[in-house]
Amino acid sequence: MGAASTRQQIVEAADRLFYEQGFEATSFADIAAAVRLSRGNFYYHFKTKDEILGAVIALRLTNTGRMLEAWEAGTGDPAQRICSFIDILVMNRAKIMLYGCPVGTLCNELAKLDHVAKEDAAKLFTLFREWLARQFAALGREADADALAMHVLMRSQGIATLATALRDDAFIQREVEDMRAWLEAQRPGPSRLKCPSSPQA
Amino acid sequence: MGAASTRQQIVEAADRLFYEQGFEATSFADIAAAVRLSRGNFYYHFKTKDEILGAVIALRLTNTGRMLEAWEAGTGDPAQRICSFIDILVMNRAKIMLYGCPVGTLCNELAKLDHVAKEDAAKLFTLFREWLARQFAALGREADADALAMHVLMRSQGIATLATALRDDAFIQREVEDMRAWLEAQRPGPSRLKCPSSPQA
DNA sequence: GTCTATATTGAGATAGAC
DNA sequence: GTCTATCTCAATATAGAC
Repeated sequence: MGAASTRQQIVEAADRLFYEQGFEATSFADIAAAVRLSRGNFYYHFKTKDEILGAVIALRLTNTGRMLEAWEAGTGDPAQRICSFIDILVMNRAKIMLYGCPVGTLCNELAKLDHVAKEDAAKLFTLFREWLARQFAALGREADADALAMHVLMRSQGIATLATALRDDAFIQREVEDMRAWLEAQRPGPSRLKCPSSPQA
Repeated sequence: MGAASTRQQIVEAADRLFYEQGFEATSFADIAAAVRLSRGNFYYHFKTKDEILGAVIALRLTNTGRMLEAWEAGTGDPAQRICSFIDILVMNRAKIMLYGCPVGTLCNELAKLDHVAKEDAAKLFTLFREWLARQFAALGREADADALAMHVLMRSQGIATLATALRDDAFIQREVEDMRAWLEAQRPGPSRLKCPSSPQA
């Protein structure tokens, strides 16, 4: 595909800047400069900052949905699919140590601003939550699939926040290992002993 | 003690507003109005916003230190002390669902702003980290005390972030219960089996 | 130590030419 | 669809009276 439309370029630039600088700290001028557009022309495409935010959240929902589909196409094993989710902590650790989790930090910021779009941003979590719950259900944990999904999300968010604050690469690796071990222990079965999630020293 | 000094009132109001609205979104006028002070007079006490932020972080470090001392005075059992930490998630859950964790959200915001004070804010985590590690060491887990401390912090941050985004009271209760069970399983001893941290449905 | 008045900057947002 | 020029408003920050 050739050059993206101006509108799409704006949304992608805003997506990146909202992640790296935060929503409030990013000005129209910042986004306009990023796509080499005059501020005046900018308003032709988006009337308000909230409109851009809505487009950014919609873009993230679309991209996330595609990513989840790709993970599902990648393997038939639900545990492997959940591992794909866990792996993004390691793959994106450089950016996470700088800017945190794109979903968690946006939701936190919008919550403090009491922004109208805070519920929409939370849908990103819901998307992951329901996908993870489906994988746990497929793993044979229908009864507590949602709680397990939330547990995985909880750990990911905690790892991201602490990694950002303390810039500790080894901490991410250790906790991801621990989460993978925990995940293996979640496979149900009579002969299997559920085992500890205590982190390794 | 009688009326607090104007300076102290300012710092306490800023502490609250930075938590509820965020650092960037809180203006001098907001803080001045909260302590019923004119903006002009405000500058007599603090020259820049960063100066207030520094005072707020210092206040939080002092208050946190006092809280940790109180928990240590409250019980001699290290596991009980760690439980005091875990309990704040339940006690403060109403505020957490609105504004998140004061430490985690501040660190996240300052990281995105690439603010000079971001390292100072992270010292709040270090304070908890070292205190928790001392408790785990006293519990007989000298070898992995720091990793266990980080694990507790990680879970707390994850719970806070998800609780804010999804406003789920039951989720907090469930994960806190799970963390307490995990903590009990961390007590070392030959006859004790370390047990699962899988959340209850 | 507190006030009013004001300077200055940068943001969101609009009008109208090309 | 893109530009320059401009408006409005809120925020940081200062000056100087009381």
